[in-house]
Amino acid sequence: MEKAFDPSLIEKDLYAQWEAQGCFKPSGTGDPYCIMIPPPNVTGSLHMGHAFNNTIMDALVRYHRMKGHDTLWQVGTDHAGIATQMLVERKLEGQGVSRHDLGRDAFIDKVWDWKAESGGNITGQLRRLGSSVDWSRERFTMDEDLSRAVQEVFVQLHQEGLIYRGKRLVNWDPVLKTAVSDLEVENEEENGHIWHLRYPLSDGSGELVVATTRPETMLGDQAVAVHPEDERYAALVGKTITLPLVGREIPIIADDYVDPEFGTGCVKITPAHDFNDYEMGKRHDLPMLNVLNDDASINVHAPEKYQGMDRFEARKAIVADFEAAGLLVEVKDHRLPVPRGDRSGAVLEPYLTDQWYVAVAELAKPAIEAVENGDIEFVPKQWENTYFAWMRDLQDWCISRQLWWGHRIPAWYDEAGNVYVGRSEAEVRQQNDLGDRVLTQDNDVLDTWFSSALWTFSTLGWPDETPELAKFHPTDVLVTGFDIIFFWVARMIMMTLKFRGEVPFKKVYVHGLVRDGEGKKMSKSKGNVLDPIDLIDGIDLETLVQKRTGNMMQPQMAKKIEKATRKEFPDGIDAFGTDALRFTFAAMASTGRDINFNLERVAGYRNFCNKLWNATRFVLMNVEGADLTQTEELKPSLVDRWIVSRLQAVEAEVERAFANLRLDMAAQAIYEFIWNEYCDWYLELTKPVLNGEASEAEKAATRRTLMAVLEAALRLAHPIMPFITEEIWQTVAPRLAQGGDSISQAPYPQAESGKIDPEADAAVAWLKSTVVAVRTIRGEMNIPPSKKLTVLLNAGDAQDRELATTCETWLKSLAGVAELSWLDGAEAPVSSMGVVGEMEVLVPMAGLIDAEAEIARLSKEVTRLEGDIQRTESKLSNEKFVSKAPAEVVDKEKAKLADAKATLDRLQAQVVKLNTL
RNA sequence: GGGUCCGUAGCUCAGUUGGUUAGAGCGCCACGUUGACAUCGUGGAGGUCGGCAGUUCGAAUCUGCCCGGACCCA
Repeated sequence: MEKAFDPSLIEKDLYAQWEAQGCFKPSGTGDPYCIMIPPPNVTGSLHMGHAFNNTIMDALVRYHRMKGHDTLWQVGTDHAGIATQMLVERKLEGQGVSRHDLGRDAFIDKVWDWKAESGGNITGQLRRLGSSVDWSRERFTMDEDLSRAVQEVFVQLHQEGLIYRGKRLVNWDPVLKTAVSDLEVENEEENGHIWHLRYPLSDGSGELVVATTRPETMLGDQAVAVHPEDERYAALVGKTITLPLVGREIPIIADDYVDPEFGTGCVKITPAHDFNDYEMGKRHDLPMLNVLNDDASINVHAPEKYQGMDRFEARKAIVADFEAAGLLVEVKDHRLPVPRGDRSGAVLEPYLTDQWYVAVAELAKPAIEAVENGDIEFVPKQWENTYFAWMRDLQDWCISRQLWWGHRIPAWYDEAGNVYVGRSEAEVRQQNDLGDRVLTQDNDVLDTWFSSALWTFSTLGWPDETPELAKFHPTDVLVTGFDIIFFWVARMIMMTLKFRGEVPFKKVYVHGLVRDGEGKKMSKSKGNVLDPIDLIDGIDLETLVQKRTGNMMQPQMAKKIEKATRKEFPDGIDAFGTDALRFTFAAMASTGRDINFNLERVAGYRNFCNKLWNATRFVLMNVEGADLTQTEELKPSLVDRWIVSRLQAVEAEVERAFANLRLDMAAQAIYEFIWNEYCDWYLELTKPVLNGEASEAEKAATRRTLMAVLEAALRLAHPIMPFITEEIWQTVAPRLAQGGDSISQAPYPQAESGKIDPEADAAVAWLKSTVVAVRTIRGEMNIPPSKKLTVLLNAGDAQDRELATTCETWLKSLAGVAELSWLDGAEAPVSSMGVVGEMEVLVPMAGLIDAEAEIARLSKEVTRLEGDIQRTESKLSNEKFVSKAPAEVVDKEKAKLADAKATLDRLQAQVVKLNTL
């Protein structure tokens, strides 16, 4: 084995082996266990969120597979309508071609080409993470099978009246020229203005002043509204004003919606360009006049002067014209929420169009109940509140998109504009008896989330009743970030309950977002993005700077980002390997909070991998040539029994952690066991046995225990760090005659209560305390490790005597002790002292220790003990504590007090003695 | 405006039904290269658990208010 662990030498080969051996396919035996991957964008690339998300899923999947479950991790990718279309359009733009130049079919071909070219990127990166997905079952949301499911769902919902077509206001993205759903709108407060405009009464008797943040919409105004009880305007209701610049005569109406306190109490009403105004327009039967084109330029319904102007250009022109006409009262700075598209970043417009909607009220009801009655459980639980709040206030879901890339809506129109919905044009013709009437299919495609809402069952073969569907659905747990609870999780629950009559998953594990070290969201524009692959393979500074500053939307940020990057990573990023990265994510995956990712932590777990690697080298070196398969004639020592006992404890702890989806606790337990118990203590304790005068039976037992515990620890750690554990296991397991091609197929370690050994636990606890007592003196007195000590034991009971005899070799070896003996009533030489229970551990000072320093050291300890004693005494003298606290707690306090007092006495006596020198 | 979460050592975070000497990693200080590992070992320093009240024999943990920060919805 190499002296240091080098992940780059093993990872790729091992993954290829696993895949070739079919390790990730369901075994066909045991209870089913299934996780559905949240399908990443097919043309996307892996970011830290994916890496976190997949680490959690893979750990769970590998754990359950090793536990003997029939485990399926279903993999696949999403066609990501808008995102993918935008990307391909931008690429074409670079060649000077627009999608309209190509036409629909040719453009879609281009997208498929791009998918073929780049679609392997994300799946390759999933492999780099070690994700044990079943690649033989890989699906894509636009596959024929999945498209069939989409169509089926659409048609059935339409038949039941739960999908309908309607003309109403939608959020319109004028850059992408498509409708988007409410969820795709991001409202952010921005600096703007509010304009007060004068609207003259038609009869010339006066004017009203209205306030608006979007003056250009006045071109579509259909009324001015006031509050019905607003006395200032009561007399005007029913009169009309003449709309400036336009000349249209529009009524003054009264409506409760108007807030008389806000502005002047008069509101201009533009039903076709504002959601509130739209509702009011319907109440008052106002005309809906659309004054915008689909790119948000002014259309032909406005006065000619403004036609063709962009909306913001028109805004300026209109304000100028109001001012020129003396109709502008004032302009004020104003903070206002601005709706932007989450993909394009463009300011959205409420826009009157025909769209397809899902009526969600009826679907939401059972979806709420499923969570209320516990069929679906969110972890952590508080997300259920978020879910309920959203589900109880759902608006119908706009599912049509004016894009080309996606599932085309299965609806056809005849020349009279009648709509027919069906699985195909032929079916539509036949069912509606249309003969050879000319039909054209709806041009729109479905929202991407429509197909991903079906993911848990469409990937398993629905609408066919496949064996996989019967076996693996409902799935066990959905692992996801909270950012897509509404987009995806809620919709999956609704659709699955509707079409399967069962929940899509029993649990939803909601994890946090991966942020940068300072807690800021990672984004290209901030230049703080880390690429998980760079953490695995490493990256030099120049390449990293290039990556972060190249191809920026705002090139002016590049300098700043470059500077920050050079400062943060002066030497680039080390190659930490996949296992270290995964261990970091696992260790930080505590109860759903965001994680601030810091590299020091990854480096720490890289070191942990190296520790495990080197411990293995030590073990293998010590068992070279030995037969480890015979288990008779072995004489396990106390410490052999102890480490086996500890192994049971950690196995139980890890099991508990996995059951509660607490990967951080599992990781922590594994880390502590391997490093702090197995390496720091056990390996050190085997040295005097293997290199000393122990019998062959004792040595053989120790060799076997070294290997057996290592082998079990590898299996224990495998779900979190699959590569290094596999690599080592393939060497270790055969030596123990434990077969199998892969650790991923080996059984998960299971605690056996019979192997818990209280006697060994107590003995080693004593040994450790005694060793530490000597080491503390050595450390604090700056005695170099090379200086072997004489140690005297004093006081103590029969058990201390027995343990001192049993543990002598270990004690001497670990504490660097040359001579160990009992004082047996003799006058103690001047010594530095430690106390273990009733026993004094004395290191004679002659030439080694400065009395002053020792007095200071002991005095500090005395002060601490006195504080402890005082606190405990006051507790115990409190009658209420003694009478009300459980006896167990009281006894514990009493024991603590006695112990502290005894120790204090010894230390004080020692201080007195040293002072008399 | 409604809601959620967070505030524990210099930094990043654990702390499961209230009872621990409040922990870990990194960083810091000292000593150290005895053949697993300097990607290391040993020892040490460092916290009135954001603040104030309250419940309780007992509060980092439960309740209320306040301060500070993040996010979601409107």
